[in-house]
Amino acid sequence: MKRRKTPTKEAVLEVLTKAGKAMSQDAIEQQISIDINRATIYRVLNRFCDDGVLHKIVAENGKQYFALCNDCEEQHNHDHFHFRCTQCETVECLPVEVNLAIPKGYLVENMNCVISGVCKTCV
Amino acid sequence: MKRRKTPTKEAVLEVLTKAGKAMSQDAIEQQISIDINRATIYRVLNRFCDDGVLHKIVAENGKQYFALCNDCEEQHNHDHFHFRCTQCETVECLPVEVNLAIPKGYLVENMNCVISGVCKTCV
DNA sequence: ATATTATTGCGATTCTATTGCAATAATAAA
DNA sequence: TTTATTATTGCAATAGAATCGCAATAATAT
Ligand SMILES: [Mn+2]
Ligand SMILES: [Mn+2]
Ligand SMILES: [Zn+2]
Ligand SMILES: [Zn+2]
Repeated sequence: MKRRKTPTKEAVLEVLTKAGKAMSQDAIEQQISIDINRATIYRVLNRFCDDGVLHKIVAENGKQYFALCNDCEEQHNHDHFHFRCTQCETVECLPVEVNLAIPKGYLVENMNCVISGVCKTCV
Repeated sequence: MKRRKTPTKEAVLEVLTKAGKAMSQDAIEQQISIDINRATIYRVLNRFCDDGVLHKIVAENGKQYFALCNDCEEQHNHDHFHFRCTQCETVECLPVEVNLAIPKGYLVENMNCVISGVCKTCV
């Protein structure tokens, strides 16, 4: 199934690029001028994740946030921490790698590390 | 509001102690012989979290898991990683501390670090 | 034994995210 | 350009997790 170029995809990507941080579906929808269905946005976001364009972060509030990938063409590689500000509700990718000594016998597939608190701006 | 000793609280704590790992509400409910309402279990779990008896982990599936605290009497202190097995759906506390260099100006309140993959048993 | 109020059960509700299906539109083929 | 193919979308329904309001219950103090 080849991907097609659509206004929705362009709009979503533009919003995320300009924001420079991770965003939730509803935050993205608010930033798009044209009306796009919620389900469509979710589908676009999930497709981007499948294609290595975006990556998904699940915060402690159980919500999903989406952010641009840096070097994830073939395989996702997100061994970095994220920060969620409880004041401005912002989620950002921190330039800090996650490196831990995983106990023997465990097979790692994914990482979801979110630190929460008050961000630099809100402090 | 002083806490009272109830069968529900005892049952929940017993299940979590015997399991020796983190559990979700529905998993806990299944392990309790007597019938306890879902909302009640959630309230008991959240109260335990408030009291520093349990701590809550939110996995990438958006679900909440609860595990016994080790040394969290006055203040929660959960700077350790967790592992969620995608095969047996188990969530466990890893004896591996999270230590990262947080960028200047950020105020850390909580950590939620979950590694997912296949656990030692399922590999 | 009685009073106080923390705890519980139940149903309703909130919130996030996904899914089925028909309609639409992007792209390829003629 | 016209036609065919099928990825994408809109809409409403659905799923799933967790919380909330309120009356009833029961643990603890008096
Ligand atoms: Mn990231
Ligand atoms: Mn833990
Ligand atoms: Zn902030
Ligand atoms: Zn396992």
